[in-house]
Amino acid sequence: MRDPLLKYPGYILRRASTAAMAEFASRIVVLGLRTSEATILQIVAENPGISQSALGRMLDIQRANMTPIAARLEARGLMRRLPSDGRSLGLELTDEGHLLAEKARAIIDTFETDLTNRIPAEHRAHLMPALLALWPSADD
Amino acid sequence: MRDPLLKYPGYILRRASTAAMAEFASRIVVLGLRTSEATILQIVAENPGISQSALGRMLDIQRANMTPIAARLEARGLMRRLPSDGRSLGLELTDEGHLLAEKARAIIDTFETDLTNRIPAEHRAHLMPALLALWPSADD
DNA sequence: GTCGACTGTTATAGACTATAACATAAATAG
DNA sequence: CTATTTATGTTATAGTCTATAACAGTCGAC
Repeated sequence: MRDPLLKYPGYILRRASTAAMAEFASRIVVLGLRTSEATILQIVAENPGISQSALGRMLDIQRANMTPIAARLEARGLMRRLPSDGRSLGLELTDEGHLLAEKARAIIDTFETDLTNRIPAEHRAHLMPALLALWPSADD
Repeated sequence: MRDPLLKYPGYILRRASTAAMAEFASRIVVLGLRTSEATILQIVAENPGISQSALGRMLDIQRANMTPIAARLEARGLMRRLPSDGRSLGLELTDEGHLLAEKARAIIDTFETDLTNRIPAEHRAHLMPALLALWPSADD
């Protein structure tokens, strides 16, 4: 019962991430939110008026997959989609959306604190820069 | 266009992991393998006779989801499923399975090396122990 | 003003996960 | 030994997330 992949950082990254994501999903679901929805609420709260496309680019969610997510959040009364451009939709949270975003943020904060506390102190400061180096995001 | 979650390790973990997984998937697909299949070939190669259930427990794949995966690998002639127990199926690779597992291993090795090289040297040694602390696996 | 690029949408397919129910076999308790 | 509990593999099903193609409408560059 030996796992020959345990020495590989990419494999451990995948296993650790799926475990952490599952734990977070089980915490955020009490607000009736999925992980992606909770993330979107945070980003739209911080960037009112952002377009669906721009939001999708930030989160690596394609336009085609963004549509039903945004429509669902709007249908729940959490978000408005205002034509800004003729073709673009500017997103902004409703009052109810802001309220739920704050509750979600509290859950995120607690989760992230719990996560950080599990990391041995001597490694803690290294995790973020190491992961950022693996994530070819805004900087490419 | 600001991402208020960028300071959270759990969020970065998720983003980095999905990006890395997508890259790996695109590399391993040239062998006609999915990520989970490549992993299974490695584990069965190292643990001949392991049961489907035990394999699933190692990989956090449920019995019900293991069945079609194992059946597919068997149908491709990569793996045998031999009744060991009356209820259990012992897994082992065919010759062709071993060959493909070796090719997959080469891709894994290259991928993991590439990944490691992206991490700034001063953080490199810290990633693995930090991730292992986040992954409540065999040790719980 | 035309052409190419961008936005949002619909439809569809694939991969992965989660749950329940079932038949069978093994292990345990008494 | 028998009866109950546990384990294994299977089927069926649903939900989530992702990926691609095609379309209509709009914007920008030239």
